Amino acid sequence: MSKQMTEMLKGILEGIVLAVLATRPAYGYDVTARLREQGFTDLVEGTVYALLIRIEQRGFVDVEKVPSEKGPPRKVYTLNALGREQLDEFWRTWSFLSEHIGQLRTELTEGDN
Amino acid sequence: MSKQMTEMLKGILEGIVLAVLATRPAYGYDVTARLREQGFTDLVEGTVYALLIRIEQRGFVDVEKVPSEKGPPRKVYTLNALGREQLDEFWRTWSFLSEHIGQLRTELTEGDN
DNA sequence: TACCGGTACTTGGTCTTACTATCTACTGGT
DNA sequence: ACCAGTAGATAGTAAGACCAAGTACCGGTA
Repeated sequence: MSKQMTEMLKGILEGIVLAVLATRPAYGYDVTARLREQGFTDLVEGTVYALLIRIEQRGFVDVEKVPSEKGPPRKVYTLNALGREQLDEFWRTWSFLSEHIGQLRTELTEGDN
Repeated sequence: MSKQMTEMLKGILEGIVLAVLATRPAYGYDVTARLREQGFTDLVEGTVYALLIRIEQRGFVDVEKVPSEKGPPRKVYTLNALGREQLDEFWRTWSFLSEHIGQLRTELTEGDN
């Protein structure tokens, strides 16, 4: 993972995971796998697990332990109402940034590119 | 500043400042003012100064002290070649994130909105 | 039985970054 | 002498992603 990407993911990864959970409930190993498919190939499992614990403690998800045929039981996370609110808030903040940064970029490329 | 925004700015603010400097050289007070006009109203000066010192130490900018009519001399920062490279890198990482997050959002809104 | 690889989750410590709060320093106006 | 505005610096805190290593469970193989 480039340092650039690592730093940029701070404060964004949480929203990404909430978005992933919004499509359907998932457990940690699954979330990591889906993100890696999505292009975040270097994402480390430890990061995802820590993040999931965090959003659980904040009450954004409901958790259910489901036995697995292979390995220890899975902790399946389901986005709840509070989590959906948080996801909305994430999209609002993201939209703001996205627009303003896009604007900056436009000014630049129109100015001297 | 919302906590959400604060966390999301980590790793992005540096790129934003580089982009601002790419439009034209500026000193800290000026950068802060321009960002506040741009919509980042709650951005604190201390953050910008610290960031400018950081990018100076990394060699992304050239610095020139210019006497001011009001107050102490200004430290005018000019983006140099290394800084422009870093800015390009920032845009690449930003584009990646922007695309993938946009994709996630589309999947969501098409699925259940 | 004993070992190994894949699945699944946990934890302790480090680094980076933005914030808060406070401080210095210089100028012009009252 | 004092104050507001300009301009910059800094110590300490909190948050988040990383790395590294570990635990636990299962099926297959020798």
